[in-house]
Amino acid sequence: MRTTIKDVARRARVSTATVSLVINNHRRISEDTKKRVLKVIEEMDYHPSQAARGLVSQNTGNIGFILTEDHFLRTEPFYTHIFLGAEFEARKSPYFILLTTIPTGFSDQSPLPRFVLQKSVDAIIIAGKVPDILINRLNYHRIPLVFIDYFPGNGEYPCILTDNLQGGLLATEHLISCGHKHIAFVGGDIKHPSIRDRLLGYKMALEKHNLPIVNDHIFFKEMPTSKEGGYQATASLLQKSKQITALFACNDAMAIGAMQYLKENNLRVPKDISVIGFDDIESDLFQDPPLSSISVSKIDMGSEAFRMVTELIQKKSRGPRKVIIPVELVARQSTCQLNTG
Amino acid sequence: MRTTIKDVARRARVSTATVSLVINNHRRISEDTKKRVLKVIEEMDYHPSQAARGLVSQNTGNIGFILTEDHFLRTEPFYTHIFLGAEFEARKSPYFILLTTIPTGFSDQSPLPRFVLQKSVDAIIIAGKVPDILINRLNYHRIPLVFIDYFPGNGEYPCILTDNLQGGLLATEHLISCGHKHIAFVGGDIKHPSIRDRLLGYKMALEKHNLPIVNDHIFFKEMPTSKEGGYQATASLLQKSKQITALFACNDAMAIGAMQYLKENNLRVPKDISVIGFDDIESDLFQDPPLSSISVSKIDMGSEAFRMVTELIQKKSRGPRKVIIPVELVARQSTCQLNTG
DNA sequence: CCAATTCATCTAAACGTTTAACTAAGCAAA
DNA sequence: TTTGCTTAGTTAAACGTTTAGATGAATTGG
Repeated sequence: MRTTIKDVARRARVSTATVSLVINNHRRISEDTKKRVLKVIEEMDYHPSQAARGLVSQNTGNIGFILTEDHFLRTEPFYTHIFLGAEFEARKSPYFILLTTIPTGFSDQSPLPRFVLQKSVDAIIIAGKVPDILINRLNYHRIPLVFIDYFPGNGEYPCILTDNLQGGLLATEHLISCGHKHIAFVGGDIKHPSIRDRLLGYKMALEKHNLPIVNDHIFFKEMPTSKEGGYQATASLLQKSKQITALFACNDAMAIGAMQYLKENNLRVPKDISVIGFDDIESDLFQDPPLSSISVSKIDMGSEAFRMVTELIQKKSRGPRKVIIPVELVARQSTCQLNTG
Repeated sequence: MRTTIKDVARRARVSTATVSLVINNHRRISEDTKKRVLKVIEEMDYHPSQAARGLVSQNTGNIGFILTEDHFLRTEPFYTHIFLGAEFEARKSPYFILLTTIPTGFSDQSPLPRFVLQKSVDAIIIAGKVPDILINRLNYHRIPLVFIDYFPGNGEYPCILTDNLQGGLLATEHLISCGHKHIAFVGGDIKHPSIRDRLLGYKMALEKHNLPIVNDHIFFKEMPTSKEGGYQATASLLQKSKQITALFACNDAMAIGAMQYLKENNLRVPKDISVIGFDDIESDLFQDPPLSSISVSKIDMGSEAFRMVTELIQKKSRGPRKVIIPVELVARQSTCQLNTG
């Protein structure tokens, strides 16, 4: 038998209601009683039953966390870090997080997460790009949603975003400041809002420094933003233009693929070509040379999302906010001064 | 207001007890009533409240899942896959999984996961090596434990293990069958039971084929089983012995580090030296050349653990079982016939 | 035909909280 | 003294299930 509120009440010589009020920090309790009750709670190692609480308060005490399978299983622990940021925050709260994945090709027919059907969560955090159909189907269940690193619809949802524009700008300006004038953009899945913004930042930087925007220097065929993608995109770019001296890859995976292509074709990084990525996944720090990148705190993104979700539940929030997490340039050895010799 | 058992009962013209019995598939219910009730449940999209259920049945409906932070954040999605295997299985069950991490240096002072203190889980799955102190402190709370990929104590706990011995044997015999006679073992953290077994398999293979066990060919200084570790271990091994023509690394991360060292020292893989890893993390399939490895189904490990944990809760299990998940040799291009020329 | 047994279903208590409504005591104002 | 307000706490109902035991009908055996 676990310790219940009754046991505490008896021992503290008050009613169960008083104990409950103390737990919930109600004002109408004298300091004296409060102290006494808290002492007993401590002594007896009492913890309220979430089941009983949930039953009367009609909430579940859980937050859902949805990722697509390929995001979760990606080599780089990008979304894993984001989840952990949320989990860290959850530890300070009374909520638990239920993590689940959906198939990357989630469709009409795919089953929704069980916690949705069973109404076992009070709200849901979605990280990364997900199919629209998922969002529509979730809406039907009227569960509050918060997005991380993805911005669906027209601002109906609170979301946590990387400052992709600023990141694109920083990365490109870094290359420009190294003396590069022919900088290529290694992209893929250009429909993704994040990548679109990174490209926009790239273009803004070029314009700002009066450099031409060359179509042949921009690769944006729809393809996986993976190592393989980066490898192929780089091959295609370098075949079209021999002028390129620097690559801005829209994420680190593509940057690593690019570097691999360069190595195989006897182009030295950064001597012949500088490479900068985006995300700073750090997974390949052992990589040679270490990759310069745009860094964003994934932990912060997760914890910010979690805070937002609890605000949302408690109806404290004033409309769907959009939080932009700042980025930072991390210059490592894959970028350097242009060799003008 | 959500649909409750009362609504269903009213509409099906039975008592709530009958509905409950139908839900729980009690035998003493006529086929007729059962069908009728199930139809109404379907129609009304009724889902029992987990809170109410938990309150009366005195269970939480949750399973805890504990990982150390560095295991969870490791580049290779090894434990992520294991978790997902468990999650897949959980979807078919009435349980939810609460995933949390503990600091890698978990100590006396470190707080236990909140779900332990609040008794919000019915059992816990622990994946990967964890400090003994954690296990001791969990025991105090009398929560059933199941281990994955780690085997603590003296068989008091059910656990799911990779067939490390067989894997070590397979990997080494593969190299032997390629004609190699001077095979080195690239190890680290030799106190870890898994790695000990892999080394044992290595030795068994050598003995079986009448090859000598050379001390200089075995690296087992305590060090991180990471890329960096593999790099350094390989450096040390090759300095001591010039005969080595093949490396068996105790995991893929070390194997990748080893390959990097070889490349930097102009030793071609597999032409000059063959390399085989363990775990088949697949994360670097794009790696050149693709790494031969010993593969184990992480998904299976996770789902097996989950099944075991539910058995444990329902007291169906007969003593702490030990399940050995079979391994498989995956020969890729990093191993080849010894060039005897 | 009656008693015993089996079967299908129901009644009602219990699980551990929260909270609206109530009470009792103390005190100030008139 | 009465009235009313404030404060600090209590009472009891409600939340949505499960399940032991009760009930009554149908079946069986003698």
